[in-house]
Amino acid sequence: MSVEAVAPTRPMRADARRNYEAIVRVAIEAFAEHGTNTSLDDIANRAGVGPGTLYRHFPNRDCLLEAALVDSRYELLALAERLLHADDADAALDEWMFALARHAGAWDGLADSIAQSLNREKSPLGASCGEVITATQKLLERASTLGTVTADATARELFIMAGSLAWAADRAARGNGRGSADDELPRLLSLLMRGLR
Amino acid sequence: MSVEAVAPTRPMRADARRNYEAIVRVAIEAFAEHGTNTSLDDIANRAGVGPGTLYRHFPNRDCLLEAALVDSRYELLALAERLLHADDADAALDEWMFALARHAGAWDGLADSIAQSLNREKSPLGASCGEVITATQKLLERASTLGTVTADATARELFIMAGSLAWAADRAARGNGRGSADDELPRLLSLLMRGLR
DNA sequence: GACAAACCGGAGACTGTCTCCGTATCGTCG
DNA sequence: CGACGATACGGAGACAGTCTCCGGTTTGTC
Repeated sequence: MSVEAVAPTRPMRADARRNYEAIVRVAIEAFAEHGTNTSLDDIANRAGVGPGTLYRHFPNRDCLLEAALVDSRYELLALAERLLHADDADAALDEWMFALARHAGAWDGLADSIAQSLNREKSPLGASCGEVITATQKLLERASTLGTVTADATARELFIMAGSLAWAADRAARGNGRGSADDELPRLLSLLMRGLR
Repeated sequence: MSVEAVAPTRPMRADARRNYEAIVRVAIEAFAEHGTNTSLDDIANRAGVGPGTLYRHFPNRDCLLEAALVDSRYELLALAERLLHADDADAALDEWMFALARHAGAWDGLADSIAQSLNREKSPLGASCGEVITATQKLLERASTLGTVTADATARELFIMAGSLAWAADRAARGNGRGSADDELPRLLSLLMRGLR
C-alpha cells in the first residue's frame, strides 16, 4: 500500500560497518553477562569506540538491544515456521511458548525491556515483536481448531505471559537453593498451559 | 534459640520521628506516582529533609520500600487470616492469589523489587515477605486437602507467580487500547488457577 | 540553663547517560 | 595519484541520580 520510499541507503562506510559490528558483538556478551541494564559507555569502551560512536549507531538502549537480538529472533521465527506444520498442534503451541520464554529469559532484564518497548511507540524492539506475535497468533489459532485449546487468550497476552514466565522462572530459581531457571521454566509453563484447556 | 539481644531501643527523638514519618508519607505518594524507581533525593526534597537524613533512616531503596509497604502488608495478612476460615478452600486460594497480585502490582516496578529482594540476603523487604509466603503456604495446603488443588507448586512459586501476574497484567494492559491492569489481572489469573487443577 | 547525645543537611565524590563539535578517515573524481 | 567533500570518530563535559562525610544544630535530661 505504501509507496516504497526506501532511500537508496548507500552502503555504510567501511570503518562505520566495522564499528557497528564490533559494538553489537560486544553488546551481546555484555548483556549476557550483566543483564540488559549494563553500562552502554562500558560497551563502547570494550568495543574500542567512543560513546559518541555508540550513540550515533544506536540512539538508545532499545536500538542496541534490537540489533543484538536479530540472530536470535531469526532462529525463533524459523522454529515457528516448522511448528506450523507439526502434527500435534497442542504440543506445537507448548513448544513455542517454551521457546518464547527461553528467548525472553536469555538475559537478565530482557523480558522487562521487551514488554516495556511493546507499549512504547517507535521502539524498534517493540516493532520487531510484531512478527513474533503474528507467529504466536497462527500457532494459537491452529491449536484452537486442530487441538484442544479453548481459553480465549489473545496472542499478545500469550506473548506477554511467556515473558512473565521467564521473569518468574528466573526469580524463582535464584535463591531456591540448587535449581536454575531452566529447571523452573518447564514447571511453571506446564501450570500455565494446563490452564488453557 | 537465639538470646533475645534486642537493645532497649530508646524511643526516637521527636524531630527524628517527625522526619521519618514525613519521608514515608511522601515515599508512598512518589512510588504510586512514578514507580519504585523514582528518585530518592526527590523524595527527600518533597519531605523537606536533606538526602543525608533520608539515607540515615533508610540506608537503601529496599528499606524505604519496606517501610512504605507496612500498612498494605498488614491488611494483606489480615485477609489471609480470614481466608483460612473460609468455607471454600479453592475459592479462598483464588482470592488470595488475586489479592497478592494486586498488592504486588500496586506500584510500577514493585513486583520486580520484591522478587529481587527475595533472593538477596539481608534485604528487609525480602525478609518481610516470609510471613506472606507462610500465609500462602497455609492456604495452599488447605486447598490441597480440602479443595481440588493437585499441582505440586510450592508456596514460594505461587508467591512469585502472583508477582509475575501483576507484571504481565500491567504490561498487557498498557497499549492494548482501553483496558487497565485491573481488567487483565482476573483473565490471566484464571488461566493460571485452572492450571492447578 | 547547660551539657552530651542524637540528629540534621548540604557539599561533593562517583557513576551512568547522552550531546556537541573539532578532528580524522574514507571514497571518489579529476 | 592526490586532493576534496562527505561521512564518521571520539572525547570533553553537561546533566541526573546515588550515597557519604562531617561541621553545625536540635533535643532531652539533670
